[in-house]
Amino acid sequence: MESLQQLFGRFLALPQESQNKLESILTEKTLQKGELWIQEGEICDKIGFIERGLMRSFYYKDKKDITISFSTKGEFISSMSSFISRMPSYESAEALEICQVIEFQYDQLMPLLIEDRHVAYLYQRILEQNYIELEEHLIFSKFKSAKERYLELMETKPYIIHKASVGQIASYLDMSLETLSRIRATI
Amino acid sequence: MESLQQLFGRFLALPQESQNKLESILTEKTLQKGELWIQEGEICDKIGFIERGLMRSFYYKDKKDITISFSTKGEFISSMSSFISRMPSYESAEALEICQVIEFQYDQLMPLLIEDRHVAYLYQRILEQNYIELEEHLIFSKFKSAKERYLELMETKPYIIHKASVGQIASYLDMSLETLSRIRATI
DNA sequence: CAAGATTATTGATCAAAGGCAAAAAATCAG
DNA sequence: CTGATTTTTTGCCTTTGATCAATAATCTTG
Repeated sequence: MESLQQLFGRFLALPQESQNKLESILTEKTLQKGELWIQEGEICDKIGFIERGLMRSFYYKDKKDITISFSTKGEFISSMSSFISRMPSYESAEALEICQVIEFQYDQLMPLLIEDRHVAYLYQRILEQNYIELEEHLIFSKFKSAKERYLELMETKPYIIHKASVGQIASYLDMSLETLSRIRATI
Repeated sequence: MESLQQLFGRFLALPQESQNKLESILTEKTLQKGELWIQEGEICDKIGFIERGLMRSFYYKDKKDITISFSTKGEFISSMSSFISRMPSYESAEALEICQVIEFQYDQLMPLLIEDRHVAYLYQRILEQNYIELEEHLIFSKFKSAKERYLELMETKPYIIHKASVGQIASYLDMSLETLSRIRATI
């Protein structure tokens, strides 16, 4: 594992002592392709930091699964609303390929937030980051045509194409898989 | 003004000292109907707490204005992404009726976050709350039909009907104003 | 209160994307 | 390698809601 310093570098610089505290509570986990990391219906008690691999968050609508987001190396992943509210998660998360994830447990992280204001600030930054990404996605999905949404995804996250199915990508882009297939045919 | 204790009661109980600090930096403002409170293009340097009245956040797409959210008594309002990122806001906010708003300025609030962990926690809670609401709206708007979206709004925020125009509500519900008008005719 | 302006409703038509079904291609297992 | 399964593509038809246009209702203001 790289140092936490490197890992979180893009978020903020943590004092050594805070890093040590975080390191004392983290656990590393390897996920196999297809492995479920967050299970719908359970209270999500962890935040993950992806060191390697691509993950997908999704939920079930009728019997189809709908992709909420893709998360990759260098990003945090959780069912934030469940983690925050302590209610059962309506979303699941799975590994789309072999993944390496650093986990922080709610019960261990929360005391640290109270004890160490640098860690609290890190958490604040994660929340802020998540908020902004969610807002961008909302606007993105609301005000672009099907084709524009696909093109933008190609632009920003091209690596997803090879690892997720047409159906998984289509539901993320809020269109049917047939529509996505047709769009791809025109490009 | 009621005490901050009462105001923030639904969020959390603050120690008296933290309340005093917050009270020392807040300012109260009365907004006239139609008055702009956040201006698109400017960096949003404040968070408001609505004591009275109904407000609307929106932005411009082509030349039409699109409602992002309605906020009412007991809720916080800001252009969170601008407040967080210190980038110009793409959204504006206006009063739909006479409003009473408590304002907290960025430059005064941020030092307090560092100085006082209870205030930092309040801010964390506001972020969390905003996040969850945004997520709910995303799912809400993504997976319901036009009619279902309208019915749900009626259910959860019926007071909006009398204070916002059909066009303002329609853009919030992501449909044309004609469609909303037709839906209303069938109920 | 009346004329003008704004906002809401209704009608007619159109386009984007969805649903279903079948064919084609890719992937997997033995 | 080959048959079976899954995934993707394509064709056809339908549906939802958008757009354009005209009329009706409501609000403003002199």
